[in-house]
Parts: sequence; C-alpha cells; structure tokens
Amino acid sequence: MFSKACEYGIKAAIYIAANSNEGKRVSLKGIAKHIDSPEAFTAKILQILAREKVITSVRGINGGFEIEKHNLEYIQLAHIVKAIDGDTIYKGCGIGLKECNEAHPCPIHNDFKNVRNNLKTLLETTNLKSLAIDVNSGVSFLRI
Amino acid sequence: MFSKACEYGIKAAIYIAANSNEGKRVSLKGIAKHIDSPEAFTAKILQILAREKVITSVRGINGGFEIEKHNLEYIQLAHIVKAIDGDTIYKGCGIGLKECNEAHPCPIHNDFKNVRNNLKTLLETTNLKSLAIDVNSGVSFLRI
DNA sequence: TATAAATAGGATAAATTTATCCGAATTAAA
DNA sequence: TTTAATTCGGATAAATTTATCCTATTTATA
Repeated sequence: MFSKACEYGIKAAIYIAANSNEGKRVSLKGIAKHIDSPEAFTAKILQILAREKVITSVRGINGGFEIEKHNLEYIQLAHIVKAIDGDTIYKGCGIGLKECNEAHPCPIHNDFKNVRNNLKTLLETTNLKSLAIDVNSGVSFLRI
Repeated sequence: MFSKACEYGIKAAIYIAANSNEGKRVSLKGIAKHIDSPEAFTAKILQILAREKVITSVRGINGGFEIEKHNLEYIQLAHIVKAIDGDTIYKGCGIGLKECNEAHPCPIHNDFKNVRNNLKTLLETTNLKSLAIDVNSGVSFLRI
C-alpha cells in the first residue's frame, strides 16, 4: 500500500505529534527507537517532512523534531503521504493507466472508485492530534 | 497500491479472459502489445499466473495463453493479486506493524479497516468474466 | 523428419528503493 | 570560546523490483 519510507514517515509523525502534544521535543535517535526504524533512513524522511513543513526541526544541543501544538489538528495523514509517496495511491488508476476516467475507464475503474475515495477521505480527515491522543493514552501502538 | 508486476498481471489476465471469452487463444506478443507492457517481463508474470493455475499456457506453434471459458466467472482479482503481490495489501497493517489487531492496534487500525475490507471485498468478488465482457463491449479499456 | 513458432526459465542488467556512513553546520551550555 | 549534542546533506552501498537477453523445450505443420 504505502512505501516503507511512507510507513516510517507516518509512524514518526505520529510519535512526534504524541510528544509535541505533551510539550516534548524528540530526537532522531528517540524517534527511530520508538518506531523501530533504521536511524539514518529515518533522518532522510524527517528531512522531507521538515522541508514540507509537516514537522519542525531544531538543530544543535537539545534540538530535535516537534510540531507546534496548535497545528496538530490541522495536519492530516494526506499531507504526510503526499510528501513522501505522492498522491497517485489515492488519486491514480488502480492498474496504472495514465488516462483513466469516467469517459475512458479501466476495467476496474468503477469498483476501485470506492476504495480510492474511502482511502482519500480517511487520509484527508484523519489528523495528527487524534492519532497522538490515542498513542498517549495507550489505546494504540507504534511498534511490534 | 499494486506493484508494476501486479498491474501487468491484472491487465494481462483480463486481456486473456476477454479473448478466451470469445474462444481465442492469445500469444505473449499480442498480450504485451495490447496491454502496453514489456514483453519479457510480462512473460515472467504469465509464468507465475500459469504456475498458480490462474491461466493456462500452451507451448509450440499456435500456442499462447488462455483460460477455460467456464472458469472465467470463478477467477477473482484476488487470485491474481495474491499470486503476484501476496495478500498483505488487503490483509496487513497499514503502517507495517507485524502484530496489529483489535487488541493491539496501530493508530490507524480502525480507520483503515474500512479501506482494507473494501479492497478485500472488491478483489474477492470481482471475477474475470465481468471484466472481460466490459472490455469486449468497448465499455472499458486496458491501455493508455 | 525438418522447420518454424511458441512458451519456459536461467543469467544478467538497469532502475528504484531502502539503508548506511561521514563530514559539515548549528546551537546550547559548560 | 570550546565542547558536545544535534540535524543536514552528499556519497555510497545493499536490496529489491523491473526489464532484457539468450538458450532450451515444446509442438503443429509442411
């Protein structure tokens, strides 16, 4: 479904969100440890998310990653996925046709419309705040 | 969503189905041309589908690929996807957790359940016959 | 039986994704 | 102002996916 990079990106963003929600900034090392991802590779992904303004990075001692608390509820999963994997997963054709639409549909176009819209809606309406709250309260988990 | 190999596999299977539905056997060359895919790579994928009994291959002159007409309605997209990409796309966790379930859910587990089930149902209930008919009648397309 | 048209499958190459390494830049604090 | 903790970013390596090439095998037919 998503690339590995995107999976790490989603998990990292949620972990950062969970901590930012409690006023804590987290380091690359801590992120990689808590989401069980390779550190250097995760660093690249965090750079992308920082460039795309999904997260904020702070260099130097006591630096790390954070998200402004009042932004948490406005950052949707779609922002993260789009930054890393692009939007073809929830906008493109299921079997990769360049021009696939109502007028010129691929064989699974209509059936897939539901799945794709379902996914699109999910990604566009799920914000980091709600995900962070569940992680903080122990309702959901980021590893294993 | 699906790998390139899987996209080719789905398109090839539908093309073979569309022809088998009209009593015609098709060659690798013809398949690759009509679904706009690299010939040698497509050959590998057809081998997988043949090994998995999704399609039948016939060697030698006038050989090619076909599907027994009376089987067309019993072959679901899920068979093809599972043979090529496996079933994690419609069974696994959205962010790659090994153990993700009701008791120990990832943060997007519940939201994703719908998408995944939606996809699973689609793949498990869409058969090659209906897809073939649409292609044959010019309602849907396999390339461009 | 020889030939030509097909698929099968092993070897290899190209491209992309995933992962690692290391020096540069930044910054708080001793 | 030096040091140490930290992210940034370029270079490279490893792994996987995608793609190609070539020979072997099969088979209908001349």
